[in-house]
Amino acid sequence: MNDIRFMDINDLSKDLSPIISNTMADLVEVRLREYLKKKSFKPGDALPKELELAEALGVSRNVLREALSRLRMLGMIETKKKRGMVLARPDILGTFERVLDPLIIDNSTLQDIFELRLVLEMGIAELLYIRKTDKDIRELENIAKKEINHDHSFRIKNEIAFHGKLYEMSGNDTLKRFQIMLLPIFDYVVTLEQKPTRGLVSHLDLVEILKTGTVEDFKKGMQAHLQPHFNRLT
Amino acid sequence: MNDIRFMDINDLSKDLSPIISNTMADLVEVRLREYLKKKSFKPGDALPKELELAEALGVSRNVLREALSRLRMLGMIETKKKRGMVLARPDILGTFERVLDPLIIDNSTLQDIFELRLVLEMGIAELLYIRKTDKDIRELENIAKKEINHDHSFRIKNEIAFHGKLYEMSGNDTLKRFQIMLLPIFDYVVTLEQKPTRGLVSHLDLVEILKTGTVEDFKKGMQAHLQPHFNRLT
DNA sequence: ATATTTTATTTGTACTACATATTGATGAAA
DNA sequence: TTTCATCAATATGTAGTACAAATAAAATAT
Repeated sequence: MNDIRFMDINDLSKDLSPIISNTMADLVEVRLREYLKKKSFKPGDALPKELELAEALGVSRNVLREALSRLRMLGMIETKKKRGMVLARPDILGTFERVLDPLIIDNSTLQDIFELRLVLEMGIAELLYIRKTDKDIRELENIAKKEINHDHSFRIKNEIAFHGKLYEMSGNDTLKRFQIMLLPIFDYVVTLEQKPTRGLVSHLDLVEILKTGTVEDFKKGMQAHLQPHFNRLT
Repeated sequence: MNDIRFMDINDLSKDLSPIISNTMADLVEVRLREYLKKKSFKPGDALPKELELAEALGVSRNVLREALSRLRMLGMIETKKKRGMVLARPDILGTFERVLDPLIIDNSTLQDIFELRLVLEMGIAELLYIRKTDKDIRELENIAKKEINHDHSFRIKNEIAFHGKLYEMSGNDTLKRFQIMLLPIFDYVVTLEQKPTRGLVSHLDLVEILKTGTVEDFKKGMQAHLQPHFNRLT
C-alpha cells in the first residue's frame, strides 16, 4: 500500500513535484514545450515537420501527433497540409472555457469561482473610473431602465447585460470575456443556494453614482449591491 | 481574394460563428464533449472503450486517440491499461497555466492581464476582512518587516511573498493559484516599462490598516500602494 | 510576363500488429 | 472455506506502413 498514487494528495501536493506522466504523449508534450521555449520561437515561425520531430524524439509519428494535437487545441500551433507547422498565438481564455463546467467542478472550486467573480466586480471600479465615457453611461442607464416592470426571467438577462456592460466599459476585453465565462458558474452557485439576491443598491443607483460620485462611492455602492452574495460567505 | 481566411478578423469575430475546424480530431473532440455532457457522466464514471467509441464515431482509433489525448491533458479523463477510461475532474487552472507565456501572448492581452491583476488586488479586500485572523496578520507583518534594509532582488521576492500571503488570507485557493500564475506576466509588463513601482503606502502601512482600519481604509491603502501601476493606465 | 498545369511534399486518416499493464478468473495451499 | 499465487483475458499504449488530400513550388503553356 505504499504506492505513491494512493497517498493522500491534499497534504502533499504543495511539497511534491507534479505527478509523473505515464504516457509518451505526456512526455513529448513537455519536451515540445521546452523546445519551443528554448529556441524562443515567435508566432509565425515555422517548425520542423512531424517526421523529423518524431525521429528526433525517438517516438512514433503516432505519439508525436497525440502531443501535437494538444498544442493545436491550445492554439499554440497551426498546421497546413504542405506548409507544415507554424507557431501561433494561443487564446488564453479559450482553453479555460473548455473546462468550465459546473457539473464537473468540485464544490470547493465552485465556491472559489463564485468568490472570484465578486472580487472582479469589486475590483473593477478603478478601471471604470479611468475609462468611462458619457456614451457608456448613457447606454448603461438604458439597460438599467429597461428592467423596471418586467418578469423574473427578463431581469436575469438584464442583470447579465448590465454587469456585462460594466466590464465592457472597463476597456479590458480579456476581463470581459473572463467574466462571461464565470457567469454560468456564478449563477449555478446562486441558484443552488436559493437565497435572495437583491441588494439595497439597484442598478439605477449604480448608474447615478457613476455619473456624479467618486470611485469610493462606487465601491461602496457595488458592495451594497452585492451584499446578499457577500452575506453567503463565511 | 474573397477567401474567408483573409478577411479582417477584428471587425467580424463577434458576429461570425467560430472558424470551422478542419480536422477530424477537432470534430471528435467536440462530439466527445457533447456526449459526456448529454450522458451527464460524473467524475469516476466509466466510459466506453476506444474501439467502441471509434466505431461509433466512424473514425480510426488513431483520430479518436488524438481527441482523447486532448481531454486527457485537460484532466477530463483518466485511463488505465485494462480498466479503460473514467471521467475525472479537470484542474481548471492547470490548463490555463500551459498557455501563460509572456513571449507568446500579444501585447494587448498582456496589458489586459496586467490590469486583471490590479483588479484582483483591489477586489480582494472584502474577502480579506471576512476571513483575516490575528495569526495571519502577524505572519503578514513578519514578511513586511523583513523587507527593510535589503537589496533590490530580495525586495522583489518579498513583494511576491507579501501579496501571496494576502491571497492566502483570502481563503480562496483558486484565487491564490490564479494570481501566482499571473505574477510572471505582471512582472514582465512592469519590467518592460521601466517605471518606478513604489507607492506612497508601504506593506507595513497596509498591515497596520488591516489591524485597526476598516475595509474602506484598506481599499484606499491598497489603491495608494498600487498607484504607480494605475498611473500607467490610460 | 502571366496564367495554367504538373509535381513534390507535408499533414491527415486508416489499419495492422504487438507491447504492457492490470483486472478477474483459476487453481493451489493453508 | 479462505487466502494466496498464478495465469489468461482485455484495454490501453506504441510502432509502423500505406494512402488520401491539400497545397506550395516548379514547370509549362499562353
